[in-house]
Amino acid sequence: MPDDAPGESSAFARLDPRIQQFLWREGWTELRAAQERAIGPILDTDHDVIIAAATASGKTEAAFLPALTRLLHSREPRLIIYLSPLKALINDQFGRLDRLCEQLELPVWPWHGDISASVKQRFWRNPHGVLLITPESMEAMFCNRGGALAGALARTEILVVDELHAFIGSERGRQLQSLLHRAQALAGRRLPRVGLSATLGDMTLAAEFLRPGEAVQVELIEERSHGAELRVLVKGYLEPKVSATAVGPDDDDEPITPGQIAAHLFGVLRGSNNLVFPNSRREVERYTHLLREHCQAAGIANEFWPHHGSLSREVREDTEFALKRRESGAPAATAICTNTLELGIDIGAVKCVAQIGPAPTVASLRQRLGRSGRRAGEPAILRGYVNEEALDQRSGLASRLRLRTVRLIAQIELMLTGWCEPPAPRGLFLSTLIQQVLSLTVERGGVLAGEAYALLCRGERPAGRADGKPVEGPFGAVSPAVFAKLLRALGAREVLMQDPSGLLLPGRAGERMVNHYSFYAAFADQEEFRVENAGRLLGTLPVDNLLRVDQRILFAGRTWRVIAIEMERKAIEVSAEKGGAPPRFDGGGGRSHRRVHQQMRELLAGNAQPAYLDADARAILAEGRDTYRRLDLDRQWLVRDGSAVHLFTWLGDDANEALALLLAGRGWHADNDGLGVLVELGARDADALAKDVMSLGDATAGDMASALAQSKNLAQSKNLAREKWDGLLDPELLADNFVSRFLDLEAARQWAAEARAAASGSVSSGGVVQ
DNA sequence: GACCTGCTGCGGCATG
Repeated sequence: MPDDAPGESSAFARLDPRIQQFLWREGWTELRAAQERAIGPILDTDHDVIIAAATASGKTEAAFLPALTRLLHSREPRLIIYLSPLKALINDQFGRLDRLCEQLELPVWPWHGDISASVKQRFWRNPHGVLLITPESMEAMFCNRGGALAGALARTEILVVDELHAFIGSERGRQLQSLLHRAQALAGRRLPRVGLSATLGDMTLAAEFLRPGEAVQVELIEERSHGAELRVLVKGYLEPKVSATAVGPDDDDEPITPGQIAAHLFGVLRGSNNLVFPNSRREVERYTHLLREHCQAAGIANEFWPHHGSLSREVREDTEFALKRRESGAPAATAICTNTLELGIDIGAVKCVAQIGPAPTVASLRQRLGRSGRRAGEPAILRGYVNEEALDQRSGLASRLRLRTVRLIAQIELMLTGWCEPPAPRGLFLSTLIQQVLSLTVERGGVLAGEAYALLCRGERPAGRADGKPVEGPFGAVSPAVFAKLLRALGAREVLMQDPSGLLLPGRAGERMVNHYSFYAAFADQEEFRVENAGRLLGTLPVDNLLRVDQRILFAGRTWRVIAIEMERKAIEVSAEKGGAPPRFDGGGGRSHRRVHQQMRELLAGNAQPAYLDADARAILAEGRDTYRRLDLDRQWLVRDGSAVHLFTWLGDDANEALALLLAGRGWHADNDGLGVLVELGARDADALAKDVMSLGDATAGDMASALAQSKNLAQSKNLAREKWDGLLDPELLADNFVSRFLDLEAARQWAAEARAAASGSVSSGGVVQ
């Protein structure tokens, strides 16, 4: 096609004329680089494509402009299916797409739980145009409208997945992969997939997620955000210690550093739009309250708005609206939020992002910062705040190493080098496999075990595609033996039954599951344990904490020992534990990657002074380095701390948790504490522990996994069942599933082997320091 | 002491 219009790209010229006209009228002067690059592959080929760029950089248009052109070129009615993790995003996209599609005379169908049944009925009369849908609603279509869905999929041109990175590594992600795979099977032909994603550390892993087993042919279109200048400032704060004698056990003294941080935030944020991330809903409430008080005291209208998952839709929309309306000259607004504002909900540009304490991950920090500096010529601004306790004799190692501050600095350093955590999609995901097998039996009115295995796990490549490799399904890591064991377990629980011809059908319990709308979501509702002491309720604790009897936990500001776990009542009985400061490392929450811990170690071991630290943050870092050197942590990996021992592994959480469980298998009370493993010595000594640790270097990962699965310690951890239908697994499958998903045994073994190699040289004491 | 996400079909009744 000729490119004769000045200032226009040849790619633009390839869009349907009606789309070109719309863009001219909208005042578009040029296409973004990713949009330009996406047009060819999506228009000409059935290749899969990943478009990776920062939030709201026009990724959706990059996918839809060529995809809609394809629709317009077809004489038959055709369909684009767009899958989104959020209802709010579907509503946003509907608003943006509907105006364009009206011009093109193509219907756009928003589809999720809040959309009325009448709209949905109209769609089925003539399924064409653009369908914007959640994975859960798609699952419901497979269950309830198998026949009609097959017709719609036969017309489907392309599958678009938004916020791909938000799916990777979760049950919901595995469900999505299964839905893409089943859609293709139902359509009877290959359906091209387009993933829209934030830039991830390793895009080939995202490609592997989008098209398992065939990642090499996925086209990667990555637009790294550069150009915008980045300004960083990290401020440190010290929380004074209240003297021990002045505090009764139930006193709940308000810390003073949040007030200081809020005062500074008020000074620098008022008058502009910003985002503040304090990491938890409780802290969101705390800072919102403090900042609103500042507005009142200053006699100005409120500029600070909360946003998190426990707030109602209406309250959250108020906040989103306050941020958006700034564009039209309304008063400034700053949202204090959790990661609810990390995904692509449209809130306009913000001036500055404030991070209080370490971020959960480097990837998340990068996502958050991507909201700032979006207007040409404006810098992206990150303001970090960290508070630490003043040190005294009772301070724990985490405080003395200043890990909160060190973690945030390490995250910033890694972000500046361009690194972030790669997605970690490993795991059997047997809970989600249960859902998909059941859903498949309903979709097809019964399915043979072999068919189900071939579709969901691994099957022969159809004739004509004889490259020797089997087709990899979404549950490719599940072996035939594990699948058979799973079917037997489901049969025993009447989730599945087999008719005389061998056809698998829902059993009595399975019928109940699939006939309730709660079946469609792959992830479980948040469950909480009541935490009780002598009949008194202390509060609630999320179930996704690995708990076992005798474990020490920190709760309501005190240290407790778990006495009993009552699964039926969802209650934990604890008794007060005497002893000094709680021996707990404090992270940003969530699971931490090994690279972050290594960066923290490099920071502690080194002398470099990042230019973005204020004087107090520099002093705090210096204290951490002082502790690191006094403990000789460059060489020592085993450090006494009162009656306990810290094993400094500097591994990721998956490996630390594996190591802790392996040591528990040898009779030690061991827990992952972030940077390593905390072990209580009890009657034994540190040399015995060092010997046990080093002996762990011998086992193969396979040996260790089965040993671990058999060990009574794993059975003692009564809440291995963390995924929605884990309760239907027998103990062996449950342990396999848990190990596959949450433990890195090989890294733990390697560390133990290295510790032994190092010790055989110089450290006869096993590296004991006090 | 993280955080987040999602949900059908149908019967019964009232209203236009």
